Amino acid sequence: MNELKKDNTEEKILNAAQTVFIKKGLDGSRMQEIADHAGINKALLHYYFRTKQKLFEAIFKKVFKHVFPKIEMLVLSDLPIEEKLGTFIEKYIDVLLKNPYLPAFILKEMNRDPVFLASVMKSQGVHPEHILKMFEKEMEAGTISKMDPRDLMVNVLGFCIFPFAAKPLLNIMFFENDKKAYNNFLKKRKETVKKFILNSILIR
Amino acid sequence: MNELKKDNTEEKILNAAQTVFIKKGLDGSRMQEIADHAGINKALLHYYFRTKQKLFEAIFKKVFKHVFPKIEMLVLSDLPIEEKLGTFIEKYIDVLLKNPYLPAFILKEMNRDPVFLASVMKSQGVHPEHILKMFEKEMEAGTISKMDPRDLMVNVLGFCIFPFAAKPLLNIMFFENDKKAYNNFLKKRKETVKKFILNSILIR
DNA sequence: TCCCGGTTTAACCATCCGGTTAATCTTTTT
DNA sequence: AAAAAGATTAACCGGATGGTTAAACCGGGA
Repeated sequence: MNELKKDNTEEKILNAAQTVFIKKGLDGSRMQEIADHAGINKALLHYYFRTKQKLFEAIFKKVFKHVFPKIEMLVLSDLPIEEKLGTFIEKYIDVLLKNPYLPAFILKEMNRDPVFLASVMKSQGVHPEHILKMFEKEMEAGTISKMDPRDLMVNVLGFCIFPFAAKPLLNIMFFENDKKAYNNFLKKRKETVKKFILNSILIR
Repeated sequence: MNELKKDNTEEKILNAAQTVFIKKGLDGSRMQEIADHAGINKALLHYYFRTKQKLFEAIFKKVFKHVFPKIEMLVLSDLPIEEKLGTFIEKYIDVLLKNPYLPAFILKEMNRDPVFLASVMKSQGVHPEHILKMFEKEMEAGTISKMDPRDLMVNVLGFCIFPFAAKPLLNIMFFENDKKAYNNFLKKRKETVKKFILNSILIR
């Protein structure tokens, strides 16, 4: 039963820690609260993950994977650029719709330790160069307007991520805190963002 | 000397608190650290601002004013839409260039208390309706493409704010942590963002 | 059955931290 | 110059918090 039991509690801990950390951040979270949430003793947390810091880093890595989806195939495929960008935007916003709290969490905790952040990014295999190269080729081929490819990438990411990160503010500003209306707005953005971006860069 | 002294220490406290809070957030900041930073006794903090919470709220309000510039005139002016949007983008990115840490701070602490956030927004006179109306009129007049005006506004804000909020990540991704290069990138965005947006929505 | 390794817990510890208090120092008022 | 009012400090307090320890528990093998 050893294996099973261990996996079970470890998973319970990870789930509880994720819930609490995402909501309250590293500083705002209490080991006791995580333990309660997992239905175990506080000492058991330290038995599995020696320190709060280590537990947090495990969660951060786990969560980080979610917000950097595997887009390599998309880049390497030979679909036309508008298809590539379109499906990326759609898929990415879908991921965020399923994990709407992740952008705020990542942005919140990003500043804590740049070295750790860099190591996580490297270990996750984030390779912006491929995408930048792809954009540059399209520009040379004359399918999209010439610009700094990093600008293009920041713009696409910003369109997808920002409305999730700034949710509370935008929700008050535009929807009087009507959660459903805001969610609807986000869903529609899969199309509007696509249109907005392609309308700007596509050369017909 | 009463007035002068009081103003002086109060200002010292506010400055110190702003520095520390912006860097470490509410939970990560220590009253002692703020006191040290201001060169005063910890008890004096409580003398001026009874609790940590109250001190934090004072800072949050102060900082919030900065990121919501007075754009009413711009909206009410009868410049053509491309001028209005252009100068807004330019001015806004300029504000953020002078306070590059503010977006991350606001996004970080936004979730803490939605009610307080709403009250701050109201007290700052954030009136998105004017801007939305303005956009709608332009769409009816046929000067810009028809779309949900809220999308347009989120897009403009996202373009300006996101690259500041996600600075550490983007800086590693695109510039190998070269701060100057990244700052240069942000400066250039005043033009590229303008172009990108107008290119998408303007009807010629 | 008894022991042994890994798991889980209750109790504990040292430190940190927000906040208070009472005394001191400084400025203003009379 | 004395007293009153205000600003500032050192010392302290109680509770919270991350982490430790030693004992109990539990399943599997001898």
